[in-house]
Amino acid sequence: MQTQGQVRSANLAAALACLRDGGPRSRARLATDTGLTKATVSSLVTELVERGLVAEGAVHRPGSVGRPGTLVGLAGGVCGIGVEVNVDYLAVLALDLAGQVRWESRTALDVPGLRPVEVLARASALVSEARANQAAAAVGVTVAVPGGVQGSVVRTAPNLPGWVGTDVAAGLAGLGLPVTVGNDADLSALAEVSAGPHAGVPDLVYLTGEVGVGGGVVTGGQLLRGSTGLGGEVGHLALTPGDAPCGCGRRGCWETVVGLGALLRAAADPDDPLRDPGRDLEDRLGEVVARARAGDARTLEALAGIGTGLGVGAAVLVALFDPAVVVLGGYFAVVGEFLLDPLRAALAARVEDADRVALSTLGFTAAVRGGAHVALQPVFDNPTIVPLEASA
Amino acid sequence: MQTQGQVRSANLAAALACLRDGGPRSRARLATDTGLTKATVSSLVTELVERGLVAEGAVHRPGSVGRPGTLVGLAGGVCGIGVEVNVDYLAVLALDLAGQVRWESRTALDVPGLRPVEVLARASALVSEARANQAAAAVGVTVAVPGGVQGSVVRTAPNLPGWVGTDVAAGLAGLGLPVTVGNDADLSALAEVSAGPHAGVPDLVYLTGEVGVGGGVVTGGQLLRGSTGLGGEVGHLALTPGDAPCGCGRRGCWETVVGLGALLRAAADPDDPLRDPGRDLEDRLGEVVARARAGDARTLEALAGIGTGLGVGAAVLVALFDPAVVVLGGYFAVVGEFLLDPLRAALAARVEDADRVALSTLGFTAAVRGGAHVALQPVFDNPTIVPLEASA
DNA sequence: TCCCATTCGTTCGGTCCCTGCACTATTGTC
DNA sequence: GACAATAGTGCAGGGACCGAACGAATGGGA
Repeated sequence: MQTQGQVRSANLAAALACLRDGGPRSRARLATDTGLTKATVSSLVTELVERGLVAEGAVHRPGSVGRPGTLVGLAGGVCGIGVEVNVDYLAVLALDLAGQVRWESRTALDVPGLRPVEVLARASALVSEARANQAAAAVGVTVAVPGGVQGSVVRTAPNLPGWVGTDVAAGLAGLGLPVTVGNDADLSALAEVSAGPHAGVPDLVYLTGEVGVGGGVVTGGQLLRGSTGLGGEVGHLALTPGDAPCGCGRRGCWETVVGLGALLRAAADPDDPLRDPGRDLEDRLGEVVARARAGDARTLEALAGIGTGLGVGAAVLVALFDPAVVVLGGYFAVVGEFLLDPLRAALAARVEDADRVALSTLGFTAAVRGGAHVALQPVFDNPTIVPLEASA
Repeated sequence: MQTQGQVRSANLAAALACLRDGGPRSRARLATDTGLTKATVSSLVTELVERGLVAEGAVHRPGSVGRPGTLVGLAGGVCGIGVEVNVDYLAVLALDLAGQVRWESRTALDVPGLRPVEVLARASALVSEARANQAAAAVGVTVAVPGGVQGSVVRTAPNLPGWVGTDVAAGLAGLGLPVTVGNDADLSALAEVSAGPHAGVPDLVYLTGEVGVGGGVVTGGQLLRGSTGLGGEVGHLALTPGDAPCGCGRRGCWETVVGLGALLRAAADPDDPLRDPGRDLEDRLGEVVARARAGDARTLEALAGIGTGLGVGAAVLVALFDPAVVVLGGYFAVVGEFLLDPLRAALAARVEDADRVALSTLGFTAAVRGGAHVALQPVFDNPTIVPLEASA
């Protein structure tokens, strides 16, 4: 904060944040809510409308006497774009300022079979398609990758080993947009606190079950990053002195207990089609759910084992982070109905309040949604970065 | 941020923070460092001097041509006061804005044997003594208590059960100063990042060994609090399926493995004077160190066991929080020379970078120092809360 | 010895933005 | 139909910062 020019930005941001958090309202109401005067708010709203960030809505009938106000609310003039690069697909989602999904696509792609440069070129084309198919101007792109990231460079990627060292932002530089890169679980955690039933919760832990186990932690409204960007990485917690070897070279990591491999090994013999690595993952998960619903004892037992293992680890996370809720995503959410009871039982044996577990409702769009949200963040921080005729 | 009046506060705060973080310098240098103009900085410095927060120092000889500048730096016009209520003592420390300790006292007191009201009256008298014996005007008091706190009310206190429900701020209301209350380990963690070898480290975990084990976690420069203020409470982590019963009613909590009781049980038979609860704790710890230095096998083995247990738990903390350093305080620091090797060995088996462990150098003043630092924080956030003639 | 380049710190006019008040616009109630 | 109540907009005023110009203090060179 240095010049009074930044006062303007700060007040524009305050008004925008107020409209985001509390919904549309009249200028007069906005004035009392922000503590600014009506005159100032009038001027701020005029500028925000000129930048395409805010739009006038219907006339508000307050039911009482006096002149009715004109509602103003967030407009869809600009959007942020989230991209997810995962093992077998690319996903893109465009979210406008008002929180509406403007574009969504998901494309199967054998990512490990291609060079990163080729994958990023494909992703770039998908982003261009998203920009062309809806009116909002894109302000930024955030890419979710299944691994650790420093800056825009992938540092660790257990499931995409060929991507280590890849500068993802450089691969998308052709778009002419700011590109940021993040861990998929971290971005999913941000999606959970920005939309859905846990919107606005400042302390939340997100767990995603994939081949490994990913985690994203939000504390005090901020994503926990740690000194090297590896904070909240729960997959390789050494919780039990178990002997199962892990891909990381050590033994007893949490993901050897609750990862997808552990579930499939417990639920099916090696020659069972469930164990066929060539089959589509969602198909196999669907079959697990079908068997469990049919009451198959072995499947139910395997799921209960995963639930208990989740509870043991979640107990540590609850004790350390004290989140309001632990959200389960990825495959955990798909089979969640069979996990919650044993999970809560294991949790109740170890911590005070075992009731703070929920299943994600965002499904597989969590990471892209979180990415789009992150891409929009600079606009909320400083609305003046959007030019004046964005959607005049 | 709403009015341009707050611009002034923000810029005063920016200048003050700059001087705190980078040391004294000339006005011209401060202008380039803050990005403000010389004219503005001149005005800001004048006001800060009038508030007693900044003082002119020696003339700076830059060695090159040109008029030499006058150094300005943080002054000792105001101080924050930290108070620690613990099982067997009260401690008070006054820290001025420049980071100098202006007053320090520690008084033995049988806290469990008195009513909280009486203890707080005693603490209030000690604070008044501190205010009377040094010139800086006190701006606030922060009280460290060994337990969980919500607002200013003690919620959990394993070692001071009679304090649950006590409103600590109310007990010190007679001072006429803002009073905040915090957990002792949390405040110690803040002390570690505000002074000493780890000053400025944004991601740090502090562990303190007492009867129990306390923890304070700083991530992204912020204290981790969690949704109910219990974040970072490491003592009751369920790490091992051990059978040792814990005071919390469960089994296998970390503090049953590495707490002071575990050390003494492992190091001495029940009739050993070390196990005499009537003896002073520091005496007993001194004897442990003496025996270890003399090469006593049983003592060394017990300490190695504690070190290994610490490493097992620290591995979880390192994996989740990814701190730049884990600082050991309390009794861990006293016997630290015998803990570090087994601790690092256990850590190295579980995480990548096992070298981020250090012993606290602040000793038993960590909590009060952290408290005083917290008490000063509002001044750095908004220097205008200090009246204009603080030390005219 | 004297002058000048260089750097520090202050003074002064200008600009931007918020504030407070006055004023118009619009609606419901008596 | 008059009045009260609420919404939104113009206008003068003031506070804070910026840029430029100026005096102050020092070292170096002729």
